[in-house]
Amino acid sequence: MLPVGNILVKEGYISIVQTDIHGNSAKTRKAGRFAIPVRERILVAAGDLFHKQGIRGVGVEAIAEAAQTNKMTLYRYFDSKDELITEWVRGIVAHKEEDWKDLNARYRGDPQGQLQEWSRRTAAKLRAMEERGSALGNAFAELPDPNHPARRVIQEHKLREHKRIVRLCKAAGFRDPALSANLFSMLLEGAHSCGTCVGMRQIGEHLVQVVDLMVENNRRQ
Amino acid sequence: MLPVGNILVKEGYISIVQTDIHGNSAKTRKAGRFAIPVRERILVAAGDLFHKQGIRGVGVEAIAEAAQTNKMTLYRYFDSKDELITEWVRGIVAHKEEDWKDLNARYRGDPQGQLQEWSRRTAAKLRAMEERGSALGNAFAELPDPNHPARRVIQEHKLREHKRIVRLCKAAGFRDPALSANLFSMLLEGAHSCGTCVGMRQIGEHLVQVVDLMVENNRRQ
DNA sequence: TCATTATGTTACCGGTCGGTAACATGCCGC
DNA sequence: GCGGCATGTTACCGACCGGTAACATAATGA
Repeated sequence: MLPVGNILVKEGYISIVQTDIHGNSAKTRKAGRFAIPVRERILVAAGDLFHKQGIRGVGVEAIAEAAQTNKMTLYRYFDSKDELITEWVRGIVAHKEEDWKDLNARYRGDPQGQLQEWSRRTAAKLRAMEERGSALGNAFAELPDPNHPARRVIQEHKLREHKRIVRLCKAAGFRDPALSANLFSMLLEGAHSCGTCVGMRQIGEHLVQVVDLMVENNRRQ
Repeated sequence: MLPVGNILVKEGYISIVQTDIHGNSAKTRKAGRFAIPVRERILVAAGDLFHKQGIRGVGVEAIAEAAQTNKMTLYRYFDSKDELITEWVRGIVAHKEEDWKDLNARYRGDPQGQLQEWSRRTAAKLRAMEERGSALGNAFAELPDPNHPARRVIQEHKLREHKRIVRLCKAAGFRDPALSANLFSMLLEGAHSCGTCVGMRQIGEHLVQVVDLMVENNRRQ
C-alpha cells in the first residue's frame, strides 16, 4: 500500500480512508464522515478506473464501490455517467492548464525556457506513468461521438495548448513558428504512444534532448 | 453513395453489393451470392464500424447487418467478438508490414529514402483520414487488458516497426541512431493525434518537411 | 433430381449496465 | 433529544449485448 495523501492504492484500486479523533479508521465505522468529500472521492476513483480499465470498461457501480460509497450517492452528485466522465476530463484539463500558468509565471519572458521546462515536466510524467498511456488521449479515442461534451473539452484543450506552443515559438524567434510548433506538438503527443514500446524513461529523456537541441539550434542561428 | 470497388458507402455505413450476369444487384435477389466472400465482408464492415464508433461502441448485430449478413453467419466464421477484433487488427498490421516490404524493395540500400518515403506515405494516409485518428492507436487505447490478443498484436507490431526505424537510422549513419529513431517514431505517432486539432493536411506536410530536414542535415554532417 | 452445404430467420438465454424509487439509517446543529 | 439532511440499502426496470439452438431456405454439384 502506497500512501498518497489520504488516498491509499491497493491492488490497483484506490480506497480513501480517514482516521477520526480516536484513531479509528473510517472503514471500521459504519457510516463515518470522510476527510475527502464524496464528490471528490468519486471523481478520483472514477479517474483511476477510467484510466486503468477504459471508460467503457468500467461501470458506475464499480466506481461507487471504489469511492467507498454507492450508486445512489453517485447519482446525487452527477446526473449521468457521461457527466461524470466530462467532469473528470475537465479536472485533468484544468490541472494541465494550471501547470502551464505556473510555467509562464516561473519562466516569464523566456519562451525557450518554457518549452524546455515543459518537455522536462512531460518526461517526468511519462516516467511516473508506465503501462497505460495518456488519460486524455485514451479518453479521446474512446469517445468517438463528436457531440460528447467530454470529447469537446479535450478538443478545445488541445487547441489551446497548441496555440500556446505556437505563441511560444513566435516569441522564441523560430524561423518558421508554425512548423516548429507542429514539431513540438508531434513530439509531445507522440512521446506518450511511443513510450509503450520503447519505454517511458528513454522516450522522456530523448524528448528532452531533442527539445534542448531545437532550442539551442535556434539560439545559434 | 461513393462507389469504392464493390463496396458502397452510404450514410456512414458500408454495404457490399454485386451485380450478377444479368445485371441484377445482389440486393434484389433474396439470397444471391456476393462477389466478396462473407468472411471478408464481415471484416470490412467490422473495421469500418470499429474505427468510426469504437470497438466497444458497436455490437456484433450491427456488424453483421452492415456486412449484409446476420449474426449466426458471423459466429460461423469467428468464435467470438474478440477474435473478430483480433483478426481485424491482424489485417491492418499485415497491410502495414506489406507496405514496409514494398518500401524496402523500391528503395533498396537507401535508408534515408525509405524514411522520407515513409513520411510521405504517412502524410498521404493522414490526408485521406480526416476526423477520427489512427485505427491501431484507438484500438490500443480501447483494449486495456494486457492479455487481449489484439492488444498484443498491436504491441508487437509497434515494436517491429520501431526496430525497423532504428535499423534504418543506423544504416543511414545518424550520429545517435537510438535518439534519431525515437525522434522519427515520436513524429510519426504524434502526427496522428495532432492532426485532429491542427488539421491532417498541414500536419502531414510538416511531418514530411521535418523528416526531409533531418535527412538533409544528416547528409551534410 | 437429390443430397449436401452455406446461409438466413427467429427466438431465446444469461448477464451487465445505466438509471430510479422507496425506504432505512446515521450525523449534526439546535 | 429531536428534526432535518446527507448518505446507505435494496430492489427493481428496461435496454442492450454476446452468444447459442433449432429450424428454414437457397445455391451447388453430382
